[in-house]
Amino acid sequence: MLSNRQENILKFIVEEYIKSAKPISSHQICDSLDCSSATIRNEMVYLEELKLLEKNHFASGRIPSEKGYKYYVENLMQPKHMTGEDMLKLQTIFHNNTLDLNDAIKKSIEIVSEITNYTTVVLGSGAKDNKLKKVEIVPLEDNKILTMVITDKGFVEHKNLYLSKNVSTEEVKKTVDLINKLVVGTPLDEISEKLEYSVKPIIGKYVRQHELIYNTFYDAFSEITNKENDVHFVGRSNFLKQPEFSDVEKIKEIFSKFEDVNCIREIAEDKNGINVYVGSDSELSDEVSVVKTHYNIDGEEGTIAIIGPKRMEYDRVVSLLDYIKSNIGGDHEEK
Amino acid sequence: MLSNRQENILKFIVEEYIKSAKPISSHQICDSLDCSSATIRNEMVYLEELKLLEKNHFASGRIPSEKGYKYYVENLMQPKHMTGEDMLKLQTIFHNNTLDLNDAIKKSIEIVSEITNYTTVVLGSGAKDNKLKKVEIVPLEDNKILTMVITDKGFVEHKNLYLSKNVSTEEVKKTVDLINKLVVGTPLDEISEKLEYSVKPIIGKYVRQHELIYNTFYDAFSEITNKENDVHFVGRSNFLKQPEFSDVEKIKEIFSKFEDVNCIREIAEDKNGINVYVGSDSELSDEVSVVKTHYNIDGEEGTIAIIGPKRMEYDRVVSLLDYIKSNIGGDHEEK
DNA sequence: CTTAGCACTCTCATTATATGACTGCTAAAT
DNA sequence: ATTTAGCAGTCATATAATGAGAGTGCTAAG
Repeated sequence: MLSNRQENILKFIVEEYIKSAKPISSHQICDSLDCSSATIRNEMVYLEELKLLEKNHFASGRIPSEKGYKYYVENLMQPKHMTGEDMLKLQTIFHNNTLDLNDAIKKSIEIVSEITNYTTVVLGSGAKDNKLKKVEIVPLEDNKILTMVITDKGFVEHKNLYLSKNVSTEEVKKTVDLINKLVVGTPLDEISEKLEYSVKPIIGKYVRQHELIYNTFYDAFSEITNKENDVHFVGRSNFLKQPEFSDVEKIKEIFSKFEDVNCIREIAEDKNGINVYVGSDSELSDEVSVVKTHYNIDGEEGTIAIIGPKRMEYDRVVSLLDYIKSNIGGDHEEK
Repeated sequence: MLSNRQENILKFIVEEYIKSAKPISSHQICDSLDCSSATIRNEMVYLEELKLLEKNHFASGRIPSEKGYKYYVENLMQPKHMTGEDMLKLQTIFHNNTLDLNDAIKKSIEIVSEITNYTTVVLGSGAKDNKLKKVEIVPLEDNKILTMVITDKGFVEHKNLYLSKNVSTEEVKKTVDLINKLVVGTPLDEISEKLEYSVKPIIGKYVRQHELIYNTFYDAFSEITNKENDVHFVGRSNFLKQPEFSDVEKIKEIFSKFEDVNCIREIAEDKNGINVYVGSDSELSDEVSVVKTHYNIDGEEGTIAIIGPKRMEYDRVVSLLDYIKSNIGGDHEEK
């Protein structure tokens, strides 16, 4: 259990270190706590024993440990009300309420990334558990045909199909009719199986160039099932602005994680409220923190995450996420 | 005009520097050119006067200047035939010829990025000069409606629309019918105008919640017109692997260019053959080179570009691009 | 025209040194 | 029982000095 003064010291160190990125010395603290530096030092020894603080070397100032940040986030941080400036920038989006949900979210995290200099990401839930609504074709010029796969939640995947000159659009239409007749309503992850057993054998007999046609739809289905492009990443290079990432090796580590889609997908999480993960808890790298929240609005789900250095303005980020969440939620609940 | 020996020296320096990233000394050259280092040095002085070579400091070895690279690319570089290994990896894509054009291109540059450690990008021509093929809606559950805009070249943009409870799908259908009747066939960049003058006044009178509906389509149109997400970027972080970018400041410069869509769009270029742009010619940064080519296959156009340090394996990259181009082109020409 | 040889220049790694920023500890003060 | 002043000790950082190594430029001889 920490004394009041100890908590104040920890709070001071965390907040000051977040601002300056430099180790905090006992002298910097004593003014605002109204006691001498020696007293602070005595307390700091105790906080260090509890592993809430760390030193870079023997005679450096203190910096918060991972545990220290966590203690701060859980116990010391005060919910900061947003600055007018931050709010103003986000309001330009939410006042334009004709934006579709995805667009509103994307735009708002772009702004967050810009004003905070952190990296942001939106992860749609993907279409995995959607059901097939219908497939459709639109004949274009020459022998080119647009094929579309549409799910019940409104995901769309489309591909262009080039038929041989001697094969008519009718052949594709047969396939489409068959799929619409036999497979509509099936959850996407069961579709490839169903296609294989109930559609392929039939069109194999009656449709010319059935292999090409079948494969096009098959690809479209499997792509919409794994829909990984449903990851909207903004401001990756903001990490370069942080002093703790002035070393190229560290940047490399982070960026290789960012390029690994599987790693990013794991950020998605279905939890209530706004969750803060510091350092190793972030599952990305010991050097970063992730603040994220899950949304579910009329069945469209996803996760919004803000990724920054451990030395992150947690209070500001939490309040920004909170604001966004209440706005995108409210928008549709009213209707 | 360079002598034969001078060209050989330049060629040796460029190729060796590309491999090692270290300045090349006269001693390293004399073995393979069968003369003494002093002779090489005399020639190097001449090449330096012509600004084909540079020194980092008084007594360092030589490195190629921008002009030197250009001379190499234009006059000295021999078309390298691809290694079996490189070819093998790409063949896995082109042998699977059911892939749609865009997918094949995307996959192939992913491989190029992986085997070369450079950054690659595909820029679709976008849908700017497409014409509207049709708009369509698919009613989903509750009051949610999927709206789609389809162009004659097969681009698709879709948005979800949430109607108030007391407004029926019929209202949207009216709007869709009107757009299909009045605006189909119009080039996309003229559409917003046409919507404003011929569609808006009518639906303003007859359609309930016309503002929301109108704006949804309006947004879809303007998004498909600027379609900037038609940029497929791979391997940005490969730059971190290059020794000349071990300085965070340089990385910052490049990455901020990469995040600037306008800057990237400018890479697109409608030229014949495979074009090499070294350093300042690349329009991106003095520190990078761009090798790119334009494709136009059945009206689907775009640019494929490979971005790397000036110290790039030009011969290998050119042959890779050549191989890709002939494969994606050939695929559809046959049909 | 080519080459050997030497003086010269510059980088890079190593070492030494001084400075400044802090802490930890102890003993005195409150 | 705390708190504080003071001082010794530790480490990082900056600066200069040094020497070795790499590579050039130039000159004079082949």
